Amino acid sequence: MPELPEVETVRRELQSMIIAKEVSSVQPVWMKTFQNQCHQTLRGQIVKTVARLGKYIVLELSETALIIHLRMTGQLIYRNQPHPEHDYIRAIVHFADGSALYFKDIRKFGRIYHVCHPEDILYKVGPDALGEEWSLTTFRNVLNKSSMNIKAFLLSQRYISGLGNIYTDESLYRAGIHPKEAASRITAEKAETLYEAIRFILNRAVKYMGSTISDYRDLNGDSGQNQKFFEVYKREGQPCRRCGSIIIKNIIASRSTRICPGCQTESIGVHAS
DNA sequence: CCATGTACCTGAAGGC
DNA sequence: TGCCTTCAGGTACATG
Repeated sequence: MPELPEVETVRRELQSMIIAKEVSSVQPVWMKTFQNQCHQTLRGQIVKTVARLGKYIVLELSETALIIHLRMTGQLIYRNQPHPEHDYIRAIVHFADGSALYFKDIRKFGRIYHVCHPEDILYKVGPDALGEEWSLTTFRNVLNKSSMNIKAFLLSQRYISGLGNIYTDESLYRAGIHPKEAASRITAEKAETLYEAIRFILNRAVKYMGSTISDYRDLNGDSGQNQKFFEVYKREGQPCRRCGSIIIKNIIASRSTRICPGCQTESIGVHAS
């Protein structure tokens, strides 16, 4: 569900609410949700920073770290008072002042990891798509070395982190690149177009506090507003606003993929199946 | 290494 | 109304 813009929206709100708070415990509700991979005690630790890498939220504590991934339907709810009214609560982070962070997650895919060092989880995650580390130069270098198709490449989280199914399709549309295009065949010029498209799409989505399809809500329970800018996502059967072609949907990289057949053409010799 | 399928889960939506 | 199938903002893992 949430991709980088939704996670960043949650991170910012979380930061304003739980920074410098003292953790008293984490209460597991659904056992798989909370994964304790560090034997040091959580009790008494202070929340130092609320950071993010790709779709991971990183709570750096005095000695250890809590790393949260919302996966498809995860949602965080912060309350000063205990509140039993919500269904689907899978874990609760309790603070010493009596407030708590509730992890709500209908599909139970989300996770909270307690680790001694953030790298224990994040070692396999590539540079953040809105971070300084991810430059056009590094993008071009890894693109040319990959033999994946560009959609799978952008979704992998290994080369760039934060893009999911929506923003990958929106970025490829904006750049005029077909999702089956081989990463290595993207020219230096096209790579720059794609780089700028990704930054533009993600920055705008952060500005509008993410996109809400059905489940996503921020910490206040509010929906995002970015969905009104979708050009291809969920627009199959409707005309492209740029060229008028009908947006199509098919499966690429095992995911539903929306394409404008007029704006996103495949290279010669590359075929959809 | 890469593409594809399956598993993990639940609920909403569409077809009949 | 009800039953059945398909699909969903993600990722890990197994199989060709």
